[in-house]
Amino acid sequence: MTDKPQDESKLIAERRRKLDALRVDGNAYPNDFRRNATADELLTTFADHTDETLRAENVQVAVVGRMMAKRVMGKASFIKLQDRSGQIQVRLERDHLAEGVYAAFKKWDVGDIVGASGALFRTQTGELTVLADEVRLLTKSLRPLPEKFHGLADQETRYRQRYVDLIVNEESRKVFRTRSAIIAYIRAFLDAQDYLEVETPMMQVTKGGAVARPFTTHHNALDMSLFLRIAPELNLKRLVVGGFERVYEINRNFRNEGVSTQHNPEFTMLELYRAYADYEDLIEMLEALLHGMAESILGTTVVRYQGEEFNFGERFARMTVEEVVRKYNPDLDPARIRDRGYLAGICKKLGVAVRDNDGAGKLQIEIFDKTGEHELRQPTFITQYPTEVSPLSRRNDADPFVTDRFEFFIGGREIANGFSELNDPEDQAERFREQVAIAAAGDDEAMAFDHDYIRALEYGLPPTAGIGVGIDRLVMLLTDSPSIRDVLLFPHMRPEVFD
RNA sequence: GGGGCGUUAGCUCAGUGGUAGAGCAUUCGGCUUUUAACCGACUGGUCGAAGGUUCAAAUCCUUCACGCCCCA
Repeated sequence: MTDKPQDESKLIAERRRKLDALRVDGNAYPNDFRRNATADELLTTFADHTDETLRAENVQVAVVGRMMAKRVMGKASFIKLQDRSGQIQVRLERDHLAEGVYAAFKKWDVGDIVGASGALFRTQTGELTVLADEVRLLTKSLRPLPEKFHGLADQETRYRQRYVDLIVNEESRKVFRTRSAIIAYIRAFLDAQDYLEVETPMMQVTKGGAVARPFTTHHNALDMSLFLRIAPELNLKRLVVGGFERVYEINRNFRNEGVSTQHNPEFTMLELYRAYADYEDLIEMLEALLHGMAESILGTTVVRYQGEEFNFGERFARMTVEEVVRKYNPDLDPARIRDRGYLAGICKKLGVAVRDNDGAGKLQIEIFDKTGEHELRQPTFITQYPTEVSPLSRRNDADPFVTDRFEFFIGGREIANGFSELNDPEDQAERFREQVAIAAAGDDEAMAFDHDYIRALEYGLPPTAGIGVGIDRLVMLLTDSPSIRDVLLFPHMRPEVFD
């Protein structure tokens, strides 16, 4: 954007002239007007007061906000001021204001920030209104707002200029209030169970805790490369070693992958660890959390999302990975469901690439992702993930091919991932060595060997279970948002070109 | 990475080869109970960018940029 007024639209140039006039008259950006109530406080407090009682009570109020409507009828006007709580109407009468104020007001624009004080009354249609005996322009807005009826519809502008979206689109404000309420609900839920909220580094020397490509950055003074974390997992488990038996972190992870309606390069995860618990305890906990959250946030256990209805009022379904694979591949021979060569043949039929070092477990997951994941519409816990694809999970005691792990799906999307933690340092070291081998074979998503983490496990990680919950996807679900960008205040965008 | 759709006034959108339009906003005038206020007049555009076809391009073609959706 340019600073040269001659390049600006006439609308902006017009407002800039008005600002120049304000500067001549005095302080164009005053900060000495104070309100004594928000719009919603007034609407709530005086909801039952008639015009007669209001006039008898002579309730003096001072309100502020952005002028979202301006209706001038000769010597009197109505305006709507929008503050953080909502909108309140103000009536201005020329003869009820100081000399010249009304004439000045007529030059103000929709979008300007205004303060007004006076007594409350009710209009003929019953709307609570402030009859102004003082009104002041607090901040001049130089840019016109989008058209009042349709609002701002252009997706690109809504994401790039979120401030405009928030000014004019109440639905957008609501999404972000709901987001905040969801996170507050989670904190209250966990705090009540004596979990400790912690913060662990975003910048890490060793990448680990998940299978994903990292962003790299560089520390100049130390002249070293650092990874932006793909997960906080290993640090949180170090804290459990340290004796914080219940910890959680709600924070950003960074993954250097594609951008889509469900992926943003940085996204928010709840990650939680609980000692002396197993993955089934966390399934129960997540279920209770989500049931209560839907009731608290939505006021119902029926979650409507993009034309589907998800039932949050009953026990969620459970299936194993192999059950899903069999259900959605009815021709698959169950006796050979762990036969690497057999599964490779099925993958080829499905058009899934098979790598030489992919084992049966990895191929099961490929088939699961391709044929089953999208079908998991109603909330479902999927358990018993192959050990091969679960390098941090505890092996199942009865069946070491799988781990005590689950993922949770709603609407065909992964919402959460949890497991009983692998706390055997020798098994963990072996899993890290396998990851290193996979990385050496060319998989840039594989984990590195984290020597300090092994050392921490050698001090003793108590039997522990952990879970990660994708907050953005949860918010999408509870706000009926089709794209992750709708629930991120500033979603990642390619740079805008300013010329 | 592939495919589809889109980009026209500040905003929301029309305009499929022949003089760039509407509503809202802006500006001016009127109006002391409006609710997308209303009435009247006016103003506002390198039609995303570059190139090409054509007597003539917002419109057809090519490339690029950005966005949205689907697929990998």
